[in-house]
Amino acid sequence: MPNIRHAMNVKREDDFAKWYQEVITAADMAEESGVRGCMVIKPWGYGIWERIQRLMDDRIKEAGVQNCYFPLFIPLANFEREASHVDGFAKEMAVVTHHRLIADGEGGLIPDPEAKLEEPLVVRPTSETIIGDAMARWTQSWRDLPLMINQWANVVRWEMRTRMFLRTSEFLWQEGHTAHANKEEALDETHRALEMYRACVEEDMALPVIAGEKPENERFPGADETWSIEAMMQDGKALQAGTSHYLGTNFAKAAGIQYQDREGTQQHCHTTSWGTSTRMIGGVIMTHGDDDGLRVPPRIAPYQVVILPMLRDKPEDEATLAYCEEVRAGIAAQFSMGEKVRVLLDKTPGKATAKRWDWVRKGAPVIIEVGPRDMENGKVAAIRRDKMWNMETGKLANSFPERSEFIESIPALLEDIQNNLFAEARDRRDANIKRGVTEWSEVSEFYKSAGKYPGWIEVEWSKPTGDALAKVVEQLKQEKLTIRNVPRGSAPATGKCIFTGDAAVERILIARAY
RNA sequence: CGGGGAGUGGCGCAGCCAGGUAGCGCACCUGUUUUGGGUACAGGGGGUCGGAGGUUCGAAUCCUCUCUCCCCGACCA
Repeated sequence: MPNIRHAMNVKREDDFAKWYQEVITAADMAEESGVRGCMVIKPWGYGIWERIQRLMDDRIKEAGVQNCYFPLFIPLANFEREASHVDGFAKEMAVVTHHRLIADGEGGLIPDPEAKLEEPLVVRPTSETIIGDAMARWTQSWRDLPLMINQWANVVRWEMRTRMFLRTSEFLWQEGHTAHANKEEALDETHRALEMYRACVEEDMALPVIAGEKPENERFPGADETWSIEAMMQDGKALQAGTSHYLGTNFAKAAGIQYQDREGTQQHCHTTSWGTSTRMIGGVIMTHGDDDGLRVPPRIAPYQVVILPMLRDKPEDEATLAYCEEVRAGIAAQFSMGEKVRVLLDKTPGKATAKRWDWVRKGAPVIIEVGPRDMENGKVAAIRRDKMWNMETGKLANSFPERSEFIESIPALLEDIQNNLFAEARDRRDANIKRGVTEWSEVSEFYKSAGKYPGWIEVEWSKPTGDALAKVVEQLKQEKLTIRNVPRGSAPATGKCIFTGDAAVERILIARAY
């Protein structure tokens, strides 16, 4: 192995948590805000979010779901209506109790005791209850169903321990809420949303995921069924990248979401909700990042190609810039993966060599450098970020293609990078799921000996409930493990439950998780 | 929220124990140099040392309170 001088100081294998934070700083994605658990998302990080938003939003609308916007504040009483929902969220809510500040007489400000709210308002941790109110107003007849709405919003959950993008007090997300005439239709929608997430996360973000149902103990508060997509990070931990819930008639009963069926009888709706958040960006970092920083999959890269002119403060700069502009225009006219190619000619003052490393850390998929000699030869110097090192020499693996040929190759090149990132992640995940484990001792042994970053294990179980399930959860906890999900479409169970010894009924994935 | 660690110019850190009025590397600015690749040299700008209060002639250094971040745990759709 040649000795490569990487663009970052921390390596994944040395300290994954520190590496993760370093990527966020080095790629200029986000920074601390000074407000507990809240971050400032900077242009490069927000640009990635905007790309995700656009691609996800297109998929949401394709399914006939319409966007709305509901209030940030929810009356406290809304949360008292659905018992398990209360239990799930009560401990982590931000509450607004006053509407005015007054001087405290010592140069500071305090909430005015005179301006105390009759009923406190909760800053939404999720919007089931307030959207449920609207649904109750909007559904009268079976003709109003299904009612399918989505909103892009910020939500607040007062988490004890936060991490940039993965778990912040305030985060950005989309939440879809639907109401249906019966269980079957609501379940169909639950699965349709889950499948939409799988497709978006795998195809757009290049994150391979396993879709499946969450066990009883991991259900969303108030849900009858919770489904998730789970991604494996490079440290072998699992990240829940999206969830879709079948809420039964729980919220419908709490909010009075009813309709008259064809026979004229009042019926409760069956509702669903589903969400994905800025947390997915954390997943992109921990899946595609490397020791040189971030690698952004082309579909969600704000800029897919960055052109760096080699300027020298001399008269020939003008010609170099003109040549770069031609290359830029040529690339901008290309279409890749169904969209116009997003290209930036970075004219920021500074040395091209220094700027190159900035873009490497940000993870622009393709970086081009153009100097006078390239111009003379009608060429460009190109680096593809996903394969930027020559492993023989330890030097940058740049190529010097002819200009017009290169421009025409861009669409295929971006698609290849997209596919390569996905394939790399999928192969790594598949290589790190251990199957065929039938004894609990093997599980503990695996996590003791599998090194610093163990992966997942698939086991069969008897799907215990209640106290028996609690016992299983406790047993897993001893190894810091959790049940991720019951993979959709996996082979039927054939053996015994690894926990109870009873006949197994299904397969589950267990893993350490974020 | 419990245990541990930490907050000093944009980033990474030293100084703190043994108080005396702020320093290093990178980055940044200027100049020279170099010019197919993260050039080198010289000069320079920027910090009321997280915040508040206290002890003291004097506080980045000592004491109290508080905010924020990181790690472990508890918690977590």
